[in-house]
Amino acid sequence: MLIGEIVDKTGLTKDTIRFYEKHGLIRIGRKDRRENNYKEYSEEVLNRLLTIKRLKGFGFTLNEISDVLDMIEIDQANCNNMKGKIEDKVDLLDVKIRELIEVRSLLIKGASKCQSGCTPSNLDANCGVLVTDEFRFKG
Amino acid sequence: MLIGEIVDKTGLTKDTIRFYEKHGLIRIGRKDRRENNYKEYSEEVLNRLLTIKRLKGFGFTLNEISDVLDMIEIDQANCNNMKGKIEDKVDLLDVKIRELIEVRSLLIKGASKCQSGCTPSNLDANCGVLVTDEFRFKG
DNA sequence: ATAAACAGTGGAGTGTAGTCCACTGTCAAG
DNA sequence: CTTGACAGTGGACTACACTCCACTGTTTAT
Repeated sequence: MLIGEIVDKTGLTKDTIRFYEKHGLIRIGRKDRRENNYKEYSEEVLNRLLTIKRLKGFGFTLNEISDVLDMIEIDQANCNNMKGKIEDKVDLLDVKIRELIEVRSLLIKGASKCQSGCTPSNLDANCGVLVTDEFRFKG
Repeated sequence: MLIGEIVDKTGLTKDTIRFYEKHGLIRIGRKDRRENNYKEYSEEVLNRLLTIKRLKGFGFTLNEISDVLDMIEIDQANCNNMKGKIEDKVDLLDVKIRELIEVRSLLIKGASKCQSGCTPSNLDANCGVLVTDEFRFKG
């Protein structure tokens, strides 16, 4: 396949695909070329790209994805290993979600104190978000 | 106050404070200097920095914070305006939180399919996260 | 007198993930 | 034969928010 077909099949842009190649997430050997120097993308590379896209959707960074791809390559991407990685990611998500919910409730609390018509001079009393420590998140 | 005192009172680093100055979030006039050329930080600048820190904790970007600080400066940071900004931020948080929860449940679903002992050759059947579209997030 | 701690400056580098540009080469259609 | 679509390359640029470095000047303590 040429890159255009890969673009169609993955939904990634050609620049992104080349960016991934530049950073080693996919490799096209110097012999995987047509006579005209066009790169020949294999089914395997296509699958790697689809995997990259999928894991990105789960919030994995490219570095983490790179690890997973390496694991696949050395045949270590078995379910135990993958399960561990996934569970770690879930734990991180849990923390993140909890934090966001906390921030959200602090913001709501602050906004609910905002009375119509308050002015900068009495923000303290009426709209504490800007000025009091009551709404401080993570000291 | 000198910058060291500001560092102590805000918990920000001196580099961060100077970064904020470079980007116009705080301003120290050319006359706000001691004879030795050291900058004299006013109470007002300290408060701006505390406000910056507080809003950053709420997930506001420096650009958004800059807007708020401008509003304060022209006396427009009244409760109606602030309430709007806060509610916008809450809406964004809601979207973000929903997305993370969706990703989380997809990951859990994928991990629960991972059976102990599965190998790369049968990941498809047993640990779909890497290889099937069932767990795809945002097309 | 000298060293440490603190203040200042400008500019470069970091990480993340692309995105864009200029320029060149190749292929297919009219 | 030329035009357009497609392919390739290297390098610059973006956004965000710092963080670090080298170098210089000042103050304080011993």
